[in-house]
Amino acid sequence: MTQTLYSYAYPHPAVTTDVVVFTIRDRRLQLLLIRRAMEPFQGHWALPGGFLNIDEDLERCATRELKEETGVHGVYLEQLCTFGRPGRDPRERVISVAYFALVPSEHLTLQPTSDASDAAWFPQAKLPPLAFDHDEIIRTAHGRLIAKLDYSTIAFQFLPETFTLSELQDTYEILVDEALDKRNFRKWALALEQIEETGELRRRGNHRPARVYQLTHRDRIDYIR
Amino acid sequence: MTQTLYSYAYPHPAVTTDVVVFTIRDRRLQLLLIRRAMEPFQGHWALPGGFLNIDEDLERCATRELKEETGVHGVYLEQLCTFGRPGRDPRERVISVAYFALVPSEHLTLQPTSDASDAAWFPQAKLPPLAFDHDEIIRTAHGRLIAKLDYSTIAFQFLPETFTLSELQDTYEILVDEALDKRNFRKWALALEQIEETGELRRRGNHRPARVYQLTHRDRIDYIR
DNA sequence: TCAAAAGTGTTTGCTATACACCCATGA
DNA sequence: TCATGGGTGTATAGCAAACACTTTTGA
Repeated sequence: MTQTLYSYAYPHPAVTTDVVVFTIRDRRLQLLLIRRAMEPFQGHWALPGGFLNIDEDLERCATRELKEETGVHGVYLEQLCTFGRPGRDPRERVISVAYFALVPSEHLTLQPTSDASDAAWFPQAKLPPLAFDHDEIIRTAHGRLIAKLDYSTIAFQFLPETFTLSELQDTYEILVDEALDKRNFRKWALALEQIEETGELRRRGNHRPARVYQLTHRDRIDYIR
Repeated sequence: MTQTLYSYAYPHPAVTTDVVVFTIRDRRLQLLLIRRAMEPFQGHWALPGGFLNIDEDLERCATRELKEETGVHGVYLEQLCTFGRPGRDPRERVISVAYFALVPSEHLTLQPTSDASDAAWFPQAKLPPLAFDHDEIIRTAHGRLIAKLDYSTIAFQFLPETFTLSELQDTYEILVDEALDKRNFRKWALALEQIEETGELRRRGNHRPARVYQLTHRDRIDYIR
């Protein structure tokens, strides 16, 4: 078997992207991991991600790997940080550009493919042992998520197309892990001028139906305060 | 002439670090550029930076290149963002991990070495044409700096070891480009509990001398509000 | 009519802002 | 004594937090 070789005058590191995908399921912050099908760390859980194609944009690589390994697509992606400690990958020097993503808490069909033998959601508080330095990447991503709650509307990305104010409040209560005052929360949420009524009502149970809202700019994260 | 080649089964991009160094000089926000000694963009101004050694930590690379090309060392460094658009370097695929740094407004001796033919400060508002996508990197860095003014004590890094409250206020006024109320600024600055009196007084001119302050934790950037 | 979640205002405390004069020094 | 920047307090307005009851619905 012939093998093409790519040669350089100086040693080059490999470049990968990894994606920390957060969602809210079962009233908990959860994140998406894949079980590695190959060495190194075969059988360990890891972040979805993989090697950058030589003509591929970084964000495009993150999007592609996420879709290939888990079936997740069309989500909010933001560059997090780049991790490149020598020795973080036993094979060769690998620089990983990490992204983080928030996906709505709807049912997502996970489609593990050849690249990964399995894909599953794990509560952020109960993670299995992870491959590489992925625990560090996750800690960084979680810190960034929590920090951005205070000065942006990033958490709205956890919600599906339409939602009720109670669902929005639930999302925030789960993220900050404390109960919030209903009247104050509603005043705050409406004052942001980021959401608008659809005019519909949603019935879920034997009680008064709730007004349905949607984001005025679905793709925009606003800075607040 | 023999040339060692480093070969890989798949093409690898090159990885560089670039550093956006801000300071305040002549009552303006300025940044440090080097004139490129070699192609591509020979003679153009560019950010200090260069190729990652294969066993070198990313931040270490940024620190080293900054020192080699400009003589600047011992400064606050923070990872900014990674830029990797295909085609951003005409030679080969290059992924650049950008850092930004704030240096005190004291006199810094710039020591251009073999890597760069020249190093100089430019006002952030009046930059020359730049090599690669360095204008984009600088815009990102500037945006981050301005954003962090609101929720961190990052701007304190612009000040030398000791300083007066008027000097601190000058720094903020230059950065936000507006006059600030002296009494309110002092109340705010002291309430942060980040600075302490040294007990000294500083005379600069025919008027009352000012109290001298220093950071209580020189190396710490605090999040505020 | 009961259970369950939706919806709604006012009061209070705190933080941010506006604002003007005296102080210490060297020439 | 004058010019220059250093240093100080109070009053007000706007925002954030605390807090309880009525409404609507299906069973």
